Amino acid sequence: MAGLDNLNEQQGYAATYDGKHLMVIAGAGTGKTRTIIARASYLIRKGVPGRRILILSFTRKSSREIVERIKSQLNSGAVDGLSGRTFHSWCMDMIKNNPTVFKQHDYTVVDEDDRIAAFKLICGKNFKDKEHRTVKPESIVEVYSYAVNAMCPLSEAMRVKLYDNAPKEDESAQKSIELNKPLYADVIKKYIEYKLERRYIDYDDILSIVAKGLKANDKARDFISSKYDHILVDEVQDTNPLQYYLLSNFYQNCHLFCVGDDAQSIYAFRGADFKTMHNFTKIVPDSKLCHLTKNYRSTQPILDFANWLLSSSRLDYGKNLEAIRGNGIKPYLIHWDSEQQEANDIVDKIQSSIAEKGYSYSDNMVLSRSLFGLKRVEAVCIERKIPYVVYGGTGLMQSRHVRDVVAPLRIVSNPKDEIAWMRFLQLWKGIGDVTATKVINCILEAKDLKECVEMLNTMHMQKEIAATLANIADLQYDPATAILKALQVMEPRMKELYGDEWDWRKEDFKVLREVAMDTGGISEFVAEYVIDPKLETTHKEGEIPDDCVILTTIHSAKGLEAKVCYLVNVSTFSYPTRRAIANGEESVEEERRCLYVAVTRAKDELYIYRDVHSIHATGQYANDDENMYFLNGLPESLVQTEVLGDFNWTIDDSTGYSGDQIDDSVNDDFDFT
DNA sequence: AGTCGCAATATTTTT
DNA sequence: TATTGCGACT
Repeated sequence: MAGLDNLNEQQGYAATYDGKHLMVIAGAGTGKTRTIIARASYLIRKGVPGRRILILSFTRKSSREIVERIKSQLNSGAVDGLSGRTFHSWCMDMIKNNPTVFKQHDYTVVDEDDRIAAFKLICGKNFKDKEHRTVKPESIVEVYSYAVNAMCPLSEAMRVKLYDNAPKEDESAQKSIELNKPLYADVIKKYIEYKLERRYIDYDDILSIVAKGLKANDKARDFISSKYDHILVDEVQDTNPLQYYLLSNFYQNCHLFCVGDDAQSIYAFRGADFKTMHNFTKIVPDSKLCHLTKNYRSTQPILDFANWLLSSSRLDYGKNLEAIRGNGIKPYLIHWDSEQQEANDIVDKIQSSIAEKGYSYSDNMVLSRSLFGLKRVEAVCIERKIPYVVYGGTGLMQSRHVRDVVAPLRIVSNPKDEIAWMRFLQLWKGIGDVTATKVINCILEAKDLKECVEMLNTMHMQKEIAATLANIADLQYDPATAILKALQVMEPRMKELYGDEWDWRKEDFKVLREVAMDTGGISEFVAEYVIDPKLETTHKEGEIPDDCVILTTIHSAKGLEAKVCYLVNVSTFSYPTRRAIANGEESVEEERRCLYVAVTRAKDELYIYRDVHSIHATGQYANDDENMYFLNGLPESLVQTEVLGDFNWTIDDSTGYSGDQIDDSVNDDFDFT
């Protein structure tokens, strides 16, 4: 069978598995995606109709890519209806198609910022806990969201999110948690009621409504789960308890095929627990486990580094990647004295990879732990006119100016959308939160939009407010035009608000309108953008050229690869971060896996950058404890070292700035046994 | 009292 | 870059 020919034995076993459920534990670069694709192709050739196969992936982009590749491989009508979704978009569909089952009619989907806005409304200003500490709405959202996704008790979520993952035997933390728990419980209860009253659904509700709805309703479960024969789940290591719970509704009627790498699990902060992969056969009846171990992506020296990184953990990841491709160039460890040097050198190397090796821009990928860390490299790219894209961070739909314009659309679609009113009213000059609240209190009494507009006029509010709404009142089902019409009235104010920035911000609305064009109405459009705020659609993404350097956060780099990879700032207190160290070993391990993900993206060349000062710092912390800095104890033989500029250092030099620090730090400060 | 505008400041990670 | 805090202005 074509399509299976290129698979190795392990991949072939997985792709053609005929039992019920299978968990494939696959190391980095071992052909996860290829195996999923082969699996789907195999099933379709065997006669399973495409529409009875569901592929769940982490982002829309990757799920779309997988489906496209299958289609191009098979090229037949049998593929029709094959769908690739994210958990969220899949659940949204189920809710949309079965409103009665899930008891959801006329809902508005609210996003992260709306959720925070809602908590702000509920808590009021200056909300304090029982110990008189100010509580930010953001942290309540964190706690609540974690509790829902990890399906854990509130106190557990508080421990993880508010008390830096304090150990359970920490009595003062436990006391504080118990003391404040009722307060949090109360606020969260109010929020849940608030949502119910206004028919709001938030991000987590999308999953939870479906998971619980199916669990509680046997008939619905049978009906919906019998639509599929096979569910293929990609990147399963980042699946959280709520998602597993959702999937459990499908154990009986469907075959589950999960693929993931436990060592690449980097979403614990969202409740994911990679250990579930290992317990799969215990949790899921009729299931088996198998492994993919042969790496096709990288050369051996790169994998040696990756292997060393995992082996220096106290946890046994049991990974030892072997390169099919054999030997290659050793990773470079490059020391800089300033971030500017680092950025310049990266771009230098990118340019010479093109000039000397004939590589293209897109063969180069710059990886950073945080979005912020990419800023300098980005600046140098702009300076030298290098084309680039940035992956990660907040999407277009979350940007301020877009939300400003979407707010009136939301009001038109649901005049009782308090959060949208709040945002829209405060946009105008002279209206702050106090006035806005007052106005909203009146307006929520109104019967419909027309009455709202009348009320606004009698309250002698700025005429633009009513004008904007009147302008788009009839465009419920034409969001693209609504954006245009709203903008007509709002533009002067936006100009005033954003000043020079308005020129480039304005451009975003072109893309926005294109996306809106494809949706049937405002509420659909809003729901769509909450699930997919990055606009990972087939639409053109601004003016991004085809061939460009990729700047990405490690979290967004999942599944990506490039010939040359540059890791920014792999310095002390970045890997792991200070915060992770404070959070304890579990967080530190997550950071290690982050670095592992980054390293294993590289096919041919890997450049690891770090602050020269990191070297001195090693002596400072607990005798080369790898949990304080991952590159502690790195065998010299694994890398080639370079120094930028004329910075003068030697590894043995413990004079100068590091001297007094070493004196102060009695090494038994850290007792990590 | 409420809102504005500037300055300071701090940045994990995201469906 | 986006939010927050503070002093000043209406």
